[in-house]
Amino acid sequence: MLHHHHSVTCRHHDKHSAQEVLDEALHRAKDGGLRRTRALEDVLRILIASHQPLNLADISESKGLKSGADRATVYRLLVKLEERGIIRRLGLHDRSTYYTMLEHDRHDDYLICTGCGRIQRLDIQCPVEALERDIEKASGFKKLHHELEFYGLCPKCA
Amino acid sequence: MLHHHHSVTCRHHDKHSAQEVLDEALHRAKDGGLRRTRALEDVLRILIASHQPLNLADISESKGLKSGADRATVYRLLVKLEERGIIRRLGLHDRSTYYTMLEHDRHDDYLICTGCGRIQRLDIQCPVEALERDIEKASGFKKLHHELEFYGLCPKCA
DNA sequence: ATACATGCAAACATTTTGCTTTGGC
DNA sequence: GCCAAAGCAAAATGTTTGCATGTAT
Repeated sequence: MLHHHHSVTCRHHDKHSAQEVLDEALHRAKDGGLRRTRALEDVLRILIASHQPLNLADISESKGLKSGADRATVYRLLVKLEERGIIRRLGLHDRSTYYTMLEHDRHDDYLICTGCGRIQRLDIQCPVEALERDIEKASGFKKLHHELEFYGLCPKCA
Repeated sequence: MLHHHHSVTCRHHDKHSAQEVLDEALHRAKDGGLRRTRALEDVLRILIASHQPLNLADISESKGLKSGADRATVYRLLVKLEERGIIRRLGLHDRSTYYTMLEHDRHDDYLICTGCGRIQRLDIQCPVEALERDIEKASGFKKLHHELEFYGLCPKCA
């Protein structure tokens, strides 16, 4: 349950430094059989630095992509990273697919303006964790995770 | 909170008959300035009959589309129906956009298999309603609604 | 040395639009 | 009769793949 005197928007108080998160991700990528290339590091760094989900265009056109890697390269990296559970795919109402880092001790829900498309990470205690475990048991589905987004009109667009 | 002795899957016990839902939707469409065409009725009927979200291809190739309406026609109807709050768009992890009827007294959450793509409506009491109202107040966003999906591997695919 | 990663270009899937004709009100 | 809706076809958008070449291990 959310307390009204707390901000509902993201406070960006990461538990781990960007460097730690990167090292961990690179380690997991290596274990997953990926080679340590410039493009891989760039993509991870960009995702870690972003406080929003990013899509393929965002990443492949990012200033942070020092290697200047091709769209196809970035695409293939994203697929591999997702398969290995290092990043997560999100289906926001945009035509494109969004990605975020998947950090163990953090879960993100989003608040999205249907007018301007602004995506805001919510700093809330997610209320569906218990439910998720129940559904896992009751349905026989394995490795459950969830996606929760709130849509509405932001103050500017309303 | 879900009780373990209850099924977690949809029981299809609609509170209103399909005809009632259709009449209500047509009425709201009319109020929204839409003309009562064959294609409109077909699209609504198809959505009402479906116990799953449907995408543009599903609808425009459906047997139920007696009028044989064009893809573009169906597309434009879907846009108009969504603008008027009669149907809802969903961003499932598929490449396409899905739609469902938006019924006042029903809220749908989904369980989706990341292996075979099967979409299952969940018959649960959604735990985020209260949170939604809090976020609405705290964020200044208007007309909030949410989308909640659980992803995982179904028994067959696991 | 080998297998994986990359770049480029082309193929795909799906959505979206322009324009003319049709049809509901 | 007027304006919205439909039909057809083409454009736009974003993703995905094939293949020759480069590069990490």
